[in-house]
Amino acid sequence: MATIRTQGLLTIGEVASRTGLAVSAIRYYDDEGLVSARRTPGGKRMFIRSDIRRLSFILIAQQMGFSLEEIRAQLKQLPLERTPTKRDWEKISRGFRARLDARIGMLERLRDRLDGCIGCGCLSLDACKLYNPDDRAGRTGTGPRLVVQKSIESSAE
Amino acid sequence: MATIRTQGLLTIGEVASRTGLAVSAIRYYDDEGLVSARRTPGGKRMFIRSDIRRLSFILIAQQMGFSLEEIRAQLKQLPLERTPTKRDWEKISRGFRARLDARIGMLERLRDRLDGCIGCGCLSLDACKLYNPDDRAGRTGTGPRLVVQKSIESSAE
DNA sequence: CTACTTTCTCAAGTGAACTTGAGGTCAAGA
DNA sequence: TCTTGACCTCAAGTTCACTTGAGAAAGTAG
Repeated sequence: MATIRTQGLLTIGEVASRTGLAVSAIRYYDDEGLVSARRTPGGKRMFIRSDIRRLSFILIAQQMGFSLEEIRAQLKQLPLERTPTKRDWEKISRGFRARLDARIGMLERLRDRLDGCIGCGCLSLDACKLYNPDDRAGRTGTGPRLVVQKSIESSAE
Repeated sequence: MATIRTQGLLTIGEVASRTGLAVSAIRYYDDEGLVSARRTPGGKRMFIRSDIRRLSFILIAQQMGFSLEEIRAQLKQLPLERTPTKRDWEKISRGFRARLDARIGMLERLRDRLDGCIGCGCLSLDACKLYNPDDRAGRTGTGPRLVVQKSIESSAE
C-alpha cells in the first residue's frame, strides 16, 4: 500500500485498480504505444495521473466499437509526456464524436431499411443495398471480420 | 454455367456469387450450423433458395455488429429444412430490431454523455458511468475483446 | 476417354486483443 | 536475513471468423 511518493506517479497496480483494467492489459497498451509509462531506475513502470484518463478513453472507445488502431490514431493528437490540457481532450472529443455520429447514423439507416427489407423478399436480391453497399468492396485478406464484446448486448437481454 | 437442375437447388459456387461471400466462408457457416446444406449422392453441398436469404441476413447482422453466436441464436427460430415463410422472417426481424434499437440507444447515451464527460475531468474518476457500467462485470477469460470491420468507419473518413 | 473445373475434407495459418505461465528482480516488513 | 508481494520480460496460448493449401473425388465439355 505504501507507494513511492515520487512526484505523484502511479504504479501499474494502482492504475489497474483505478481503471478496472488487468495489469497485463495495461502492459500491452504500453507495449503498443497507447500509453507510455516512464520507468524507475529498477525498471518498473510509472504512470502520470493523466494516463488514467488515456486508459479510460481507450475503454470507452472500445465499447463504442473502435479498434485499438483507430484509438491510437486519435490519441496521437495528445502530448505523450506532458499532461494534456482540457483543450487537447476537447479536440479529440470532437473528432471522436463525429465518428460516433457516423456509426450511429449507419446503424439507423440499416434499421430503417430493415423493416422494408426483411419479409419483403428483397433480401435475396443482389440489388438490395442493405447487404451490398460499397462497404463490402475491398474486403479481402485473412483474419476475423468482426467480433463484438458480449457485454454490449447484455443490456438488451 | 449449366447446373444440375435438380429441383432448383443451388451449388455452393452459385450461392457464393449471389451473396458475394467466399466459398470458404459459406462452408464455414455450414460447418457451424448457420445454414445447413443438403448433399448430393457424391457429397456436394446443395442449397435451397432461402439459404441465400439466411446468408444475406448473416451479412447484414454482422455489419451491424452482431457475433455469429448471436446470429445463430436468432436463426434458430427459423425452420432449417423447410423454406421459411414471411411470418417466420418477420418474427426474427422483430427480435433483431429490438436488439438493434438497444445497441443504437446505448451508443446515443454514450455520445450524449461524452460531451459532458470528456474535457471535464470525470473521465478519471471511478464513479464515471461512461466507462464503469455493469457492462464490465464478468469480463474475464482470454481471447479478443472487440474488433471492428474497417469498412464501417470508412464512411466517416 | 481425357481434360478441366468445381467441389470436397482436413489441417494449419491469420489478425486482433489480450491472458497465462515460467523464471527472475526489487523493495519493504517481520 | 529472510520472506513476501508487486513488478519485470519473453514466449506461447486463446477466441473469433475466417482463409489458405494439399491432396482427392465429382461432374461437364469436347
